[in-house]
Amino acid sequence: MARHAGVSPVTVSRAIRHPEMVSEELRKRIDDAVLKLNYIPNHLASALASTRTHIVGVIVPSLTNGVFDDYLGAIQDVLNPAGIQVLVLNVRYSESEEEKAIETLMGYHPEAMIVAGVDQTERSRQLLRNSGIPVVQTMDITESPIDLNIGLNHDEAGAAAVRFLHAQGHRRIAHLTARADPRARRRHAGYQRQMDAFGLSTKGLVGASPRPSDVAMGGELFAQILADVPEVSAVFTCNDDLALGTLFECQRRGIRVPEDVAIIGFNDLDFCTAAVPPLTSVSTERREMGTWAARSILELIRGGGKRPRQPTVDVGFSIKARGSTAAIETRSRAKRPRAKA
Amino acid sequence: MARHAGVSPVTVSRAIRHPEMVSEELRKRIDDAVLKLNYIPNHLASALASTRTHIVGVIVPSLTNGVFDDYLGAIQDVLNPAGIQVLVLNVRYSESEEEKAIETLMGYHPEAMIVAGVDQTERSRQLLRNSGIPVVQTMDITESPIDLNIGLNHDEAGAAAVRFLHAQGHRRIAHLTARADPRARRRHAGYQRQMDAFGLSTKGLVGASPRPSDVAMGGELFAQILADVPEVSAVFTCNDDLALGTLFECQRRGIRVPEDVAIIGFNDLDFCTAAVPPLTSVSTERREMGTWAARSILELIRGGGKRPRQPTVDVGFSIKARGSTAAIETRSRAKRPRAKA
DNA sequence: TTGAAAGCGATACCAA
DNA sequence: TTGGTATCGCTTTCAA
Repeated sequence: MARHAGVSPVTVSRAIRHPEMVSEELRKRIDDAVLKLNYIPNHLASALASTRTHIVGVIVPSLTNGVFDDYLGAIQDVLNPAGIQVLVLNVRYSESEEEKAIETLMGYHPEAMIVAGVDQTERSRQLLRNSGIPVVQTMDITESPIDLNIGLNHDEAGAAAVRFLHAQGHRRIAHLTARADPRARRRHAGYQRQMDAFGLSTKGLVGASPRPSDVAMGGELFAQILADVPEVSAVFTCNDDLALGTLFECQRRGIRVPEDVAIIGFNDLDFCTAAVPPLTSVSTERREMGTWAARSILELIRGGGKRPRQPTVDVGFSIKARGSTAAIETRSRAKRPRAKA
Repeated sequence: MARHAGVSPVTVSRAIRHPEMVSEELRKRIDDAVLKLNYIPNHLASALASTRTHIVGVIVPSLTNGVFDDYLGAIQDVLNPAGIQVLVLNVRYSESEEEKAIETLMGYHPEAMIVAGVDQTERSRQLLRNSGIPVVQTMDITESPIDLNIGLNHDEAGAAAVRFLHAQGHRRIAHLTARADPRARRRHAGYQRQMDAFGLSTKGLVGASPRPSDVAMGGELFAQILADVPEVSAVFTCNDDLALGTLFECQRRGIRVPEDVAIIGFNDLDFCTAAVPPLTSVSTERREMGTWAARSILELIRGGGKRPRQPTVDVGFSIKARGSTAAIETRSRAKRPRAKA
């Protein structure tokens, strides 16, 4: 490349990274050669020499549901324009895959890391801390973050869902939960805590599956609950897929929503508003978490290190009340049609 | 690291890459140092020196829907165990983002590339071809692949959906399509071609939106069709999200599915079987495409170059007939209840 | 404004 | 089995 343009390698490097430092003539000569040769600088060599890799590592537990799409998009929207590449590794809700992924990413010497959740293994935490680079834990909050932390209190969110239903007059409140990732587990704990606080029994009202969730599972889990506790009047699901599956199961059996059974999901994915009736859901600020994580990192990388005043940010959550839930007073509980399974 | 274990850098390298070439004693000494120092080899330096980057670049047009999740999973399941890292870039259905993504990935000197679709820009094709590495185009098929190609004929799939509905007695067949990515456009073309071949008019029966699709859009587009052609008897949507939205819109209006309106989607995502009624959909072999792409690459990288007998593989598609479609004879078309919008 | 020299952290090749 | 040496392609530093 350098010889093709008749200049030294140093000048090529400068013409590309700092065009203003090169005379117009040489710059032009180099630009031409770049085009002619389809020259793309070797990122590995560049990163090795400069110790600036322009890489930020991001670990997500899943890509299946719409949950991490907004989040990743937000991160990219901040980082890419700043010339930073985001390396995304999907660890499929596995701690050991996460450990491996962190090791792998460290081999690329990222300038910062963004990880989902606060439940990394001890080794993962150690690797992240030892790296000396900024680390952001998202989606959840903790007393003892590795470095920066933005998320929400899932225990509190689970409890809030129960309070919401309780305020509408519900007492037999079920909870459905799939593959128990730590955050779903906390939502479950919040549900249990609040039910206990209300003095309500959860016997036969909790449906759990070890498999990754999908819409069909929502129906299956709810069917079990119905078999155990036919009087169930409301369902809180650990995510929207299960809520949709529950809604379908109700349609299948001729159970009216919200008159006979109320449903509240979690995440507020786009299909919630489209469903019939629209699904009430606990909405979380996924884009905001991604944006904040990326911006914080950018400041730290550029600004040379002034950390945010507080390491942990709680972005909270909000309940989007829609047609799948309603105050129990308006319900005619008397006749509940019960179709065949 | 080397000095900490009291050996030369070369030996460290060997102890890690080819442990059998190093004496037990030194290996142990090095292993200890690795653990103590949390040593992770610098991938950039290693790749630069060995010209083996162990990277395969993958470009996907979206992560929003469940479509690319299986596919990516399949690719990783083949490549990761072989010690290859998959770098995934999401280009959000943008040709220019795709060009940039390819340039970026080339800077990492991947050993192969997997791209979705066959509609890359001229520059993208040029970059891929010039790279000299194996390239697999997936999801669609073409007469003139860059290198290897596995996919299905989307035009034919669109036509097949129409034939399926036609065979059931439908004549007023609508088509809904969102953000027109090239494959959706081909499905649309196939729909049009087949409708023409049947001598059926599509006037007022095509609903299109430039925005990325979501469930709600399905309802909106179908509502428009209903306004224009109230006699519409079947709907073929370019993806399952729109199909679900259409189903919800029918529920909202008291239109019976499949008695009054039949619905067929595309992709056969998991929620299709859970819906009420279950959604008929055109099923595609996403995992198989990912697996084939990854395996082919592995052979080429390892085996030193014996290309598959044929560069292009057509994995086809299949129509999963479910409750949202039914032969029109069984329908009581007379009374179609029509609720308020 | 340009270039020469040194080096980033590993690996390939050859010698001991 | 082990290590010295050159090198991968680029950037940094310093001198011209």
